[in-house]
Amino acid sequence: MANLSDIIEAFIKEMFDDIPGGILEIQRNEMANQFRCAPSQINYVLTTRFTLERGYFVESRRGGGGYIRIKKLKIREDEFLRDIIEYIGESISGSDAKAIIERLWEEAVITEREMRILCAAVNKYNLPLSPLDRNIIRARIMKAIITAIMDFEARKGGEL
Amino acid sequence: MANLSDIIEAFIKEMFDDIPGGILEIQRNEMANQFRCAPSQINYVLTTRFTLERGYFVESRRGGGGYIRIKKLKIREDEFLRDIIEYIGESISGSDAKAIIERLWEEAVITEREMRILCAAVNKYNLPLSPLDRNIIRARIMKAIITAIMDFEARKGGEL
DNA sequence: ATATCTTGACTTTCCCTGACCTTCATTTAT
DNA sequence: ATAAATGAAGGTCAGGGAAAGTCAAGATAT
Repeated sequence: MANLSDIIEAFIKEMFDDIPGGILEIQRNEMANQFRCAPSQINYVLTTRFTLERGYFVESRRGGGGYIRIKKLKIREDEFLRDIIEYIGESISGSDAKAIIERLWEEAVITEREMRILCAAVNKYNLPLSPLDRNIIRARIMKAIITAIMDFEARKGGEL
Repeated sequence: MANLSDIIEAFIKEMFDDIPGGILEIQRNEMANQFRCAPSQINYVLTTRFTLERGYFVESRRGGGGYIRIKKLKIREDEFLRDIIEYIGESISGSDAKAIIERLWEEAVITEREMRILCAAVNKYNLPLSPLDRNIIRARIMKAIITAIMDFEARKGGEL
């Protein structure tokens, strides 16, 4: 946890705990000031950490009385999993894969133990292939596992 | 006399003595500097010495504030699982894999849901490789997953 | 002779900033 | 009352820098 972006990310996520509605409003300059960084740093954090894939939606308004609004999205599980499969596509990097797996856990689609299993299964060091092939195989494995989870839940009534 | 790689390996292993959680974070360049070697030497040591078979799990991140994280897996307790890992070896067929996975379920090492996940992950159709390569990758994935399970169970109660 | 080690050049990923741009509300001038 | 000016937000983008990754080729050891 060395870099500023991680710290700001954690800070914002903590703010959500105090906001029951799941909608957060911040001021870019104020925040930049608080962390003694360039205002665009806030944009960087938002675009890299609070993306749609990670379950957030960001809106903003400029001018006097402007704001940045961050919304934590609610999901419908079946749709959610289909979207993830689509997002994965034919090939996926290790870091993208990790983000998805963590999201699955945050959304309580998988258990912590399953998260560890998944991470291990798609880890670079456990897939001794060329980077290109590795990303392809990783995509296959992830999609297969998510499909298996969907199928399992569909057959068996839904408790985790 | 021992070569550099051996020395670095021993050094890293000693670092674990001071880290009770079993998770170590290093900086590649700093370490290379310390040993007056090329940074890629560190990668060499990691890929040859800190492998899954030897009970380590490595993750990393690039860029400012980057790191290399080495996790010492807690795997020594379970003889049954160790035997299975040994049996898997460097390569395993689909049918052997399936048999092992079912056995794990019968022994209550994994849940039914995890059984499905595992089966999906090592299924032939999800590993579009030559039969030879597929068996090798399958072996890696299975060992990685079993190791992850052992580690997870061993850590339960302790902190991450 | 073979396997293992070591290096260096090049690549990729990620972080952070500063200069410049756009939008909006409010105030001021006509 | 309207139009222009002002100031206060937030947005964008390119670029520099800081890591770690890859690979092939040469060096060393067995």
